[in-house]
Amino acid sequence: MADIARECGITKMTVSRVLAGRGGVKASTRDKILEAAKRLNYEINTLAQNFNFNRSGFIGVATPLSAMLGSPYLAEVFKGFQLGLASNETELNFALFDTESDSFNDGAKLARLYRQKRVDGLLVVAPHTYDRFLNTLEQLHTPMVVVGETASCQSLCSVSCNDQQGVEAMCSYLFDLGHRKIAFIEGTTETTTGLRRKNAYVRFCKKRGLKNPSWYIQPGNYSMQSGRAAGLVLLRAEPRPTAIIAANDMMAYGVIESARQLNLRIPQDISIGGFDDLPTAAERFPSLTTVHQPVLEMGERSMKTLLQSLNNSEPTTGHSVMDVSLIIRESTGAVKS
Amino acid sequence: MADIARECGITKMTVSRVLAGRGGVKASTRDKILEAAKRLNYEINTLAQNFNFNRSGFIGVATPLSAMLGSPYLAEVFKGFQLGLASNETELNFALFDTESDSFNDGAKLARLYRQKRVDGLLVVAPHTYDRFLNTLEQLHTPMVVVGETASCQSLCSVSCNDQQGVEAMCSYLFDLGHRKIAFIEGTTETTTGLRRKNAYVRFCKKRGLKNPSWYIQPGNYSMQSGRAAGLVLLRAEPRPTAIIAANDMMAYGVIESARQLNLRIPQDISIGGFDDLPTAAERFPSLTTVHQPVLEMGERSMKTLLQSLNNSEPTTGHSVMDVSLIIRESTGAVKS
DNA sequence: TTGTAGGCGTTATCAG
DNA sequence: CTGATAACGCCTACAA
Repeated sequence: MADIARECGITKMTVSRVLAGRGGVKASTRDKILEAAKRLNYEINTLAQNFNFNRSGFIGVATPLSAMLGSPYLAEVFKGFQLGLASNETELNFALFDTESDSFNDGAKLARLYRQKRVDGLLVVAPHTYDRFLNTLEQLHTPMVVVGETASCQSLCSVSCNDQQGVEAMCSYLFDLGHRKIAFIEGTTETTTGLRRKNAYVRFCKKRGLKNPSWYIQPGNYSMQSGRAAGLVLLRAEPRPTAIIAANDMMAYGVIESARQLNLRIPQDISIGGFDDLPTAAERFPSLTTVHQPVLEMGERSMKTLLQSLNNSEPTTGHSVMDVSLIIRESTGAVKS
Repeated sequence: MADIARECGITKMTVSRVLAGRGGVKASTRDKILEAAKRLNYEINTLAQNFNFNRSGFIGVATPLSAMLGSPYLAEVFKGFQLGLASNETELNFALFDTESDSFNDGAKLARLYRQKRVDGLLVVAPHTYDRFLNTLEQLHTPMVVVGETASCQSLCSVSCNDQQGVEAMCSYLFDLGHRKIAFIEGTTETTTGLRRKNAYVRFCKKRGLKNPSWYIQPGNYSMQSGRAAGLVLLRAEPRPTAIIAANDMMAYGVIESARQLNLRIPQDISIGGFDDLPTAAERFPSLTTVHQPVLEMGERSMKTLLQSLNNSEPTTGHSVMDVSLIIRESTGAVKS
């Protein structure tokens, strides 16, 4: 700026005014400055600018990277973030943090990112070992929205979906098709989401008096691979279930693989249900019956919630729980009589 | 810092020395300062610190987000980045930029991130429409490594794999199994990688005198969905190929889906080969014959190359082309006689 | 419409 | 071992 000012025979104050787009500068002066800026290849030093404004210009996205980065779920959430950001006037970029490394999966560690001014706010996607957040909440006062997990703690802000409603709908649907031997593959039980989906299944079985062997609940970790492994266990044992509900779509895809491996037909021999309704769920073969979760909208709402509290400098609060809906496709059918 | 200094009856200069871990401070003073810092909940203002050092503390990762974010390929590359970063002394974080939005898929736009001090260096992953980079190279002088594409331009720095060698190995292997009707599904032809893989296939066919109909080359965009669509076309037409090579694993997965949809057995009715060797390729059913690309190592090397030039403040240069190897699994077999 | 003075929080430099 | 001073590049506030 000083260079430009010298070139134009004015002070850098006027240059600043012009380059920041504030008015109150004579047109001829402005043109001269803009010309000189272009000629000198001037680029603003955002470091100095942000330092001055006491903001970093970054929104931090914290998530277990190795689990989420390859997942269509995160891709969709992120699209939502971008949508939510689009309406914002000041430029904000994304910073990425791995909750698996550096023991970042901890409220205090994350809050430090904010207090050290590395980020202006945080979006925490599907954190595992959710409890660690709760343990360190008192000290935080950090603009932060948790996406995909429902906070049980009032001081956190979260956007999630109605897990119970979704699993219940899936269970009822299968039950009405005549299924009684319904098995379930858990997601990571360290997550509230994983826990709630499983509990909804357990509750349904109890309510309808389904007495299934305990191994009808198989562990899983939301990965396709774990779904396939669980599917193999379930489909090889006796009495073989007639329907399998996976706690997310990726695991349901894995179950489909296992069924093929065992030469079972879908849905004639085994019905398979998922949860998420990933963009690919409709395009798979067979297309997947699943619970639609408005992931894009969740991402968008999360970002907007965060931005709103940043712009009004008020704390992030409130819990949004989005509705889900059962999407019936080809992977489920009536039980063989 | 001023607060701490006042509490301890010294100047902030000494506080700075202690908190930055530089020596030359009396032990008793140091302890007093550390105690006060903890008591006052002091956190360093990295904004001011980075401003002072004229660095942002961020490595920018630029990639077409909607295509890459859900892909296991990016997950693997990123793991490599983290590995490469681990050995670094100063803390660096990741900033994420979408080459699909804001017309960021352009050398000048990316360079601006650096010149505006938003990032200290850039890792560009699998850029599409690669040409746009080349067009604006002269002006850059930006620490930048292109990952997954081989730069044809000397002034760029890149880390990629030997596409030609990989496709040739796959073709030869299938040829030796007796396959003559070998089809190919292209990746995005806007990428040099997509182009080179296709060209290697074309060259092989010509060399071995394979006269295949022109529709044996099907378009694709590296997505599973496009692989499935291309697979359906190839497997429904006459003369049906006996082997299909997809330009990446995701498309090969899609071809597997299409084969199942048409009740074709793999590999008895159709052999399928991929490219990448994603972590999941071995765990699918059937497991996928593919070309192993050392994606993790490529990510790691890219990051290390970038860091090295940052630390020595010398420009990023050179082209690494990593070797690939054919991994034979269950999805391919001898042609039926 | 433009200029002057000062501050943001940190660190480098050099003097004591 | 510690302190005084200045600098980084931008912006606000007020003055001319």
